Amino acid sequence: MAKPPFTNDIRTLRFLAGEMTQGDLGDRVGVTRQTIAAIEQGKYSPSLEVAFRIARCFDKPLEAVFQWSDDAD
Amino acid sequence: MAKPPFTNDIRTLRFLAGEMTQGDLGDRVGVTRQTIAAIEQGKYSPSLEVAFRIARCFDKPLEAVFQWSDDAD
DNA sequence: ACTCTATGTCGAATATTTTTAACATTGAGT
DNA sequence: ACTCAATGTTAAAAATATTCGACATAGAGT
Repeated sequence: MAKPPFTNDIRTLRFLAGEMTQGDLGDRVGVTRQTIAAIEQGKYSPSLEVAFRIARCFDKPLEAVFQWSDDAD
Repeated sequence: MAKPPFTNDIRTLRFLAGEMTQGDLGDRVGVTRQTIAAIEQGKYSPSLEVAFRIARCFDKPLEAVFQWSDDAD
């Protein structure tokens, strides 16, 4: 289960969005708090659908939440 | 296996990118041609990593390739 | 010290994506 | 008519994401 080649700003965005907890975000996205925790820590690559839903919770474009960071192509 | 709440322009982008075939794109992305075909037809929601790699093949931001289209939320 | 909430983590179960191999169709070129 | 490349499709297996339940820790407030 290799770590994904991108980083994310979920943790920061949660706090900027008024101390939103992992559980809150999970509820709004429709996944569990464990899933949010794992994605936040880059443990795996979420589905595009979940990624979209997270971005929409913050009213941000996808790429404001997830940033590609692979050196290779 | 519900269809994902977004559309994509992969087919168009392939042709704009010089008649790139599903197989070519699959090779560049690192997945099989069947996977490209399934994503192109909206059969399921790819991983964020695959979505990013596809977008990068076309030098486009993710949201130029995949467009959220859910009425709910 | 106690309690609560938020978070980290883990193992096992379930769901979804991706692969592989195979066969069918269509259109272009010869 | 034949061939070949591109695509559609399908079933089964493999890989990966997600859930669920549980337990641990750290910090804030009382």
